[in-house]
Amino acid sequence: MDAAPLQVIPYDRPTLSALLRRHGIAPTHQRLEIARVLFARCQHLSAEQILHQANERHAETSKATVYNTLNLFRDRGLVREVIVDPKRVFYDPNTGPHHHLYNVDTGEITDIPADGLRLSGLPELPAGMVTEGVDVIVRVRSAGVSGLG
Amino acid sequence: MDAAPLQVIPYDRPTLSALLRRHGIAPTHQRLEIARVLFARCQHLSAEQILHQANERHAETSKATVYNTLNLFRDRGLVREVIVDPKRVFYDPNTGPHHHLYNVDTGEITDIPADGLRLSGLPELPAGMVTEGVDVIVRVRSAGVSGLG
DNA sequence: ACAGTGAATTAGAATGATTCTTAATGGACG
DNA sequence: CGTCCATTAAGAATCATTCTAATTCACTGT
Repeated sequence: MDAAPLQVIPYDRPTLSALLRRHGIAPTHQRLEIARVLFARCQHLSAEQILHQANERHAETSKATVYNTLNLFRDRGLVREVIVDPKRVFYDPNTGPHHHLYNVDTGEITDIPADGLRLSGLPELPAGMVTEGVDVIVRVRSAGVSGLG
Repeated sequence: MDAAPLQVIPYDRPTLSALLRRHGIAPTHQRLEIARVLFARCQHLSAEQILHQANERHAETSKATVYNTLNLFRDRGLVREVIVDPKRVFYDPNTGPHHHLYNVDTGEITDIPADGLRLSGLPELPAGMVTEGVDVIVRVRSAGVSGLG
């Protein structure tokens, strides 16, 4: 059901507009700005970071709108939530199948491409259950840094 | 008032005491109570649930102590945090290698044994990085329930 | 028993991410 | 222009978690 993987596409205003429309989202000024922040570089950004970057040029997007918009984008499958840090949610513009490397020291998140990673032996699901997705999170830390005494 | 638990309790007071000591934790009254809640049934409980269950018989453990103790248990490797829900952290008394099935509708968490599940093709880590752990989270929902419109 | 000591506990305030409420704004269209 | 509905927004509310600062506890040596 997913559209083609979205990589290395120059996201100008009209392209973003079409992208939103394709997902059933009316392309308002604020939404385009948030989409631009998300898709410009394919990073993993928190709501706060998105708010900040969206308002770098002109402050024109409120915190409430950032949260509303991110939830809307998530519901429409435009972005994916990354749950690795209990403190905050990150948003990932890459909705294709892939996984994540999480540096618990720095908070840095890196993509792990899904091809090449094989996962087998998953148990059968209970009746009436449908898989929504499988997240693999590799937690790493800088060598030599230890949380133990 | 029927305190008689319905399941086999492998952990009586002296056993829990020894367990804490083995992990370098002084076995205080509150810590033993929290450990009992965690290990009695091997569930995945939030801090709030643990607070509630610890005070069911006799209120003697504060919210602050529950959080302090869970962080201590986590640091000493007695329990593991399960990060699947952005709203709250769950604590898992099973520290052995295993993974999780997360029902996004009900919030229910189920263990997936690690044996039988094979994961291969993980990319090399960047230099100076050490793997802390690999979490596999299978997100499921009840069939027929759709979050999309 | 009893004071001394450091660790453990605690009530409540503070923090911070996210959501909610409610009012203002804006654009499309007759 | 004015209506209508969606969108935006300011700030309050919520809620999990952490922090602060004081109190209590468990032990020790006497």
